[in-house]
Amino acid sequence: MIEVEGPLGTGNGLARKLKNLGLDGDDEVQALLGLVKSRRRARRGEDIIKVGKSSRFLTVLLNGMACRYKMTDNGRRQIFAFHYAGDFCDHHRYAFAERDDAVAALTDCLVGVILHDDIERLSARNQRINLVLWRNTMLEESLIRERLLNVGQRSALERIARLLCEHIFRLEAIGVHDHVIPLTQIDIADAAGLSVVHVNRTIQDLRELGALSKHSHGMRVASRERLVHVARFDGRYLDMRQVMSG
Amino acid sequence: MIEVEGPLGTGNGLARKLKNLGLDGDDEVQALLGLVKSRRRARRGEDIIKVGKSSRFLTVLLNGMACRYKMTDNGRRQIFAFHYAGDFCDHHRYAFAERDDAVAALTDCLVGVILHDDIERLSARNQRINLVLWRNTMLEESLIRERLLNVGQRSALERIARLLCEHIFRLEAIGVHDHVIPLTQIDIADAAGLSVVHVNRTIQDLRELGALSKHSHGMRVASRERLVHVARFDGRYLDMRQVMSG
DNA sequence: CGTAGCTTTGAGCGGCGTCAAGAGCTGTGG
DNA sequence: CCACAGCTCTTGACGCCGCTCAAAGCTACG
Repeated sequence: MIEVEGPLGTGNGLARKLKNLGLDGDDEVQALLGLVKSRRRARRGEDIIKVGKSSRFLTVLLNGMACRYKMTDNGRRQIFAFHYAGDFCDHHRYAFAERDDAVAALTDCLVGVILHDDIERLSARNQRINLVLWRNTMLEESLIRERLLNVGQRSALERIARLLCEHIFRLEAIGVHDHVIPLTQIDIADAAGLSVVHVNRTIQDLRELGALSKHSHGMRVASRERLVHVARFDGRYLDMRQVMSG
Repeated sequence: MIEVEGPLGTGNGLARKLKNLGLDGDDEVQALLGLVKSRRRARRGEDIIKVGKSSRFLTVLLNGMACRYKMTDNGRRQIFAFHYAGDFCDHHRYAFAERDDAVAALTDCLVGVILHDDIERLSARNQRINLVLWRNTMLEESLIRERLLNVGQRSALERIARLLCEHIFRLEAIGVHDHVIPLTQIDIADAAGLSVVHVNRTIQDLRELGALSKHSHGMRVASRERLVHVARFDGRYLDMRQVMSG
């Protein structure tokens, strides 16, 4: 049904994500998957969602990795969130026309589209779908809050280590086990609120600590355990099965 | 209908907020207001929502000012959001059991409660109410994103100035025009991701710049204009009438 | 009138930013 | 297949913004 395979998703990310959000009926999952229209590709660096556009559809990331960001007046970029296969890129624009943020492809991506109208028709009939959409929104908000807490309160080392942990854990949640991290140090700097130079030095520290592989040019996790330890990372806030209610 | 009057809200904050979110029918507003049960007071410093509790109701702040926050393992506090009369304190827990954040009263507060069941019954009948709830969630997320951007990318002076601008503008949106800011420097530090000492020094800079009144002990805005200028603040992201769609 | 919480001040220092330049990859076109 | 251009990564020097520690004033309130 979905044509692309790659290291960042085997095409079933959306189905997996829906199940993680508690949509366990195969028929319901299929109903939602069936709404996905008009797939298209986006190349690394390209904007998937552009500033200023409002829309009447949800954009689903089917494959690859993307980030939601906003530019400041003085030309700096803050990355708010990362997106993986199965994520909705513009759920935060539902019923609300955000004007000044955007979503960029961090790797080559495949995206699909679901019309707001279609999803509303479906969720009017099926309350569980509605619930899943709420949960998804709440989960995204909690990820952003977690990032705010990191940026506001933690040291560079811990911030970056946590960023990487979140990456690993979220990929695992959709069934991807890959120790290569396709982020540039620039991306990390913009997400962590640090300068590139300092990110570089901190990554070298993480290599020294045995958390990352010593190969330059490109990051790969050497020891998941050590990384988690350095980060003092507690992945529970990502575990949707534990945080659901209602 | 609501018994308390005070500088931080004249009791109709919720009605005003609902209208700002696009619920312009008086009957619809009244229907929602009618769901508010069991008012209670919270004294300054007290937790309105405690860590770890999940709930089957929305908590509405009817009067006063509160903040959503989370403690880190090493005892620091990050404030995610401020709440004013009319705000839902735990909308982010709807369909999603957050465990480790809390809401504290920053001034003496009056809070009410709306059962999830009641609101679902109402919004099943009235699609516009559902839409307003979505908008409210999206608006809150956008405020948190804005805070993340500030903490990640801006200097202490701009961060604090913007915090104060947001305060002024949000109060004005519910009809309160008051130049006294009831936050402690500790609160500001925890929201801005700065130390109290540095916040103190930065506030003195704002006083020097004529943005804040020179009276120590307690903050009051001396010149709204100058404050906005120092902050390079563009309040449009708060203006719900411009950002709504659908 | 004493105590608790908030604000202010001072001294010293270190984490992280900025500037600048060079090295290593990757892709693209001739 | 090479050359060059454009990213990304790395390294060094230097300095400032903001942190920590510590102590003393203020205010409010019981």
